[in-house]
Amino acid sequence: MKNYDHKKIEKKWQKEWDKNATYKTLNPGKMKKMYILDMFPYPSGVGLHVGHPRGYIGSDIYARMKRMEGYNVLHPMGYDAFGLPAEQYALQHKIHPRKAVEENVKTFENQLSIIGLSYDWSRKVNTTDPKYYKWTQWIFLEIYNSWYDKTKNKARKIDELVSIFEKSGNVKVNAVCDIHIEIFNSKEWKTFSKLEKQAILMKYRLAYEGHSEVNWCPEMGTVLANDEIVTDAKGNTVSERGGYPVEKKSMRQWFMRITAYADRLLSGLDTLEWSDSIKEIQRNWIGKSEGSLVKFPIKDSSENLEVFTTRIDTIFSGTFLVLAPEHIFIQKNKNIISNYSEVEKYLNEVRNKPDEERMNKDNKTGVELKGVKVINPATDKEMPIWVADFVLGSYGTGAVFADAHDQRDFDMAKKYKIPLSVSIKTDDNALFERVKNLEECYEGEGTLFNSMQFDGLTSREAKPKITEWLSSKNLASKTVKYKMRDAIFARQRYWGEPIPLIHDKSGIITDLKLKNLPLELPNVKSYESIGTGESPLAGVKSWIKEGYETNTMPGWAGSSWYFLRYMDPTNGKVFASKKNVDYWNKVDTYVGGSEHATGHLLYSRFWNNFLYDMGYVSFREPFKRLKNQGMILATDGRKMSKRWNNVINPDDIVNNYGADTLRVYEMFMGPFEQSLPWSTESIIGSRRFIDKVDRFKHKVKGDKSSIELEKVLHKTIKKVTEDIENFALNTAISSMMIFVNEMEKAESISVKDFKIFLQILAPFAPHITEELWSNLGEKKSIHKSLWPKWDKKKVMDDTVKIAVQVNGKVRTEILISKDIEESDLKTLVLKDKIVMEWVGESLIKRFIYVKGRIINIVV
RNA sequence: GCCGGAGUGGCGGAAUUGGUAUACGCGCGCGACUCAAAAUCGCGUCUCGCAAGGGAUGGAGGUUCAAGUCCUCUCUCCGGCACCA
Repeated sequence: MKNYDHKKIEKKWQKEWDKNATYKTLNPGKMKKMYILDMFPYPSGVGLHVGHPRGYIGSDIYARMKRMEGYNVLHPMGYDAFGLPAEQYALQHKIHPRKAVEENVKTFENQLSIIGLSYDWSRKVNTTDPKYYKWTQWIFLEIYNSWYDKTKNKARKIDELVSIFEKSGNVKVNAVCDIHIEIFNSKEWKTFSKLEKQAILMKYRLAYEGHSEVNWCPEMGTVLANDEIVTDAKGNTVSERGGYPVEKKSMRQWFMRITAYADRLLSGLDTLEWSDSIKEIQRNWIGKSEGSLVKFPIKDSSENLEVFTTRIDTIFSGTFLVLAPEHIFIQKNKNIISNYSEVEKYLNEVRNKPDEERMNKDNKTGVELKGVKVINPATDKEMPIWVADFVLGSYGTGAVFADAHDQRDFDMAKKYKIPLSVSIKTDDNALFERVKNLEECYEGEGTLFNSMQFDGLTSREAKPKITEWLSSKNLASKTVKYKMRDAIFARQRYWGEPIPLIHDKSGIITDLKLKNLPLELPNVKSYESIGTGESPLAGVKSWIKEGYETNTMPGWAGSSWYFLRYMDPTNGKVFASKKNVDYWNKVDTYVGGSEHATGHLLYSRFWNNFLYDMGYVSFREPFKRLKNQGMILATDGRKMSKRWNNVINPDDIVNNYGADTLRVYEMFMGPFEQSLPWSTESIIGSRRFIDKVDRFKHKVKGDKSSIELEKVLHKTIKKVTEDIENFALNTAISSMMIFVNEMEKAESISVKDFKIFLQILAPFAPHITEELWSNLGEKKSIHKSLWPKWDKKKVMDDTVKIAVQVNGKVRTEILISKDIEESDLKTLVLKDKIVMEWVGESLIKRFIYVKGRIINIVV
């Protein structure tokens, strides 16, 4: 490590940049803007490994180039610090979580500061700062005080819904919540009590109170997150710490009605420059399926059981109906079901079954509901009703009709010997049904169904026709279902944003007003949840006295809008001023890990779409382009982890090789989006590259480089500029390495050209380039200089060397003028000895010339 | 099971999107410099073959004048979802 002294140089310039506020973002003005954002980190106690800064370095290089190209660049950094890990760290170290966050932020900033990242630190945000979470709480209240109007396809204020109720009742309201809507008119509405009105509105609010099952550990007296529970050797779910049994418990929660935005979250994806894989993950998560809602009339009753299906074409073979254990039909018809005690016993069994067993696909269980039947609307056949836990209460209508084509139905039928049938169409166009025995059905499955025809259409093609036919009898309708569920927006924990709502003794909920925000987290003696499973806030007397909500917000609350706060981080009046929001607009390039595909990246899109509906932001989608950096794995190919003892610390690399080397190496390793193992051996190549550049300072003289070198330089400018734009940073570096190799061969290099080279290298290696730049007499920072442009003439070659193939095999190379006519070229090529040796006496069948690329002679 | 992505030298990878496969870097070998080493520089480095040539981008087919790139089948690895009707 002789050559240049990276420690001295890097420290010197980092101080200088700090002093001169080199990377300060300007306020909205005439300059064109560019918003380049990193996903802000969760500052954990363990510190960074070498993989963490990879994304930051990539976005930093991009931001540095954009700044030199004359953009006003917003490139900030901050901290997402509420949530479980900080709370647990605090518990372990017996300090206040706020203190823990402070410590961890300090560690984090020390590690980041030595890498030479060009953030404007004056815009730093921290989600746990009351000045910040004041606005997280405000957004929550905006969402709480809104409902989704399906006809207008946007969110509206809840007051507008109330006035609709007051004028005309809920008849015309088309809201997301389309099940269990009470019918009332405006007169009735006025007679409802406050509490009744609240209950109705709760069904419309975009943030609403409800109940859900949580992992409850009686021994610890606390609710556990999914990653805090494990399965023990006996297959029981237990707490990760202590191994105590964990059971399901229904708890009061807050929810976000993200499902209202399902369609927009889906269609919005088409407008985004994101990787196909992330878009696909989100599409799958939203899980849109188009199908039909079919009514199965209950025998000897005027009521129906509704079933959702995407395969209405199989209805002719539907021979039994299966309900989810949660289905209200069962409770409602207790008295009619003749074997209710048996059914009840089954329902209890299911409730206590661990998830894992319930998810066991090979062991379907169920019970028939005796004494009730439904009628198949397509065949008018009677069908028995079963209850089975493989049917999910939370999807579709919680009921399915079963037939031979579905593996699950088939397994069920086989186990309980329920007759199955198939329907085929006969020549005289009548539907013909035949009950087959199970074995026969199994054998015939596939072939029979594939050959089934409806009016000359295949089974699947006939779906719309069948729905149409049944809907003419008012027995079916087209419908769309989503797999995505509403998001739980509550944690029974201390370390999160308080939910700014007040419950009075009669159960009326009121929201805090902006002037009373932030509702600050009170100090508590213990951060463990109190024995009831409620959050520690439920044990704070002053808190309870005021009637404040005891749940806190989940970790994703603060991170769902932070990109807006950077635009105007200190504003005390609004979350960000309109002027700032309009100027900075959406994030142009967002860089972060792909692990947030179904979490943060979906929630942020949801909130931003909501804020758009309410007119607070002028753009629907928050992140235009997304780049996901790949992980850096340990040298052994595993994830870096304390557990494997394979962690490589960036501090050591910066210390031994310098920050510039770390930056160049991490980008040179391979494609930005790809996961790669760290190589302790290979990093030296990046250091050698920088050393070579440094040594050239003695070779720089005069004002003229050779024409050849100039050409390579301009090609390199073009390549590097385009590659940075596309985050192809590995090939940008390799092209600069090629240029350096060319410089070595050259006698000398002009001051002018060397400076240009330093400029294009500057985003990658900001310290050494600044040093050499200033050594050449420049007074202003290289990072404030104007990005070089390539000369089109110098990038083009007058003569090109192209390959000559005979029958697709390369036989020789030929030097030609780039503008040569094909006929002239042909004469030239056919004079070539080597070519003619291969062509020989044969007749030339074709002569193919791809301009500037290749010649292929087919004989 | 379903949905994505990927398989190229000893290693990380490149290939202007169908046009000279293996750029760039690491490693390794030989040489120069040196008393010696380190550092640095030069040459070499897919494979078989003395050569002329032949073969090779996980495997098998296909389309094309031309395939790492497109199509079909198949194997392996990684990621996501998972009883979603």
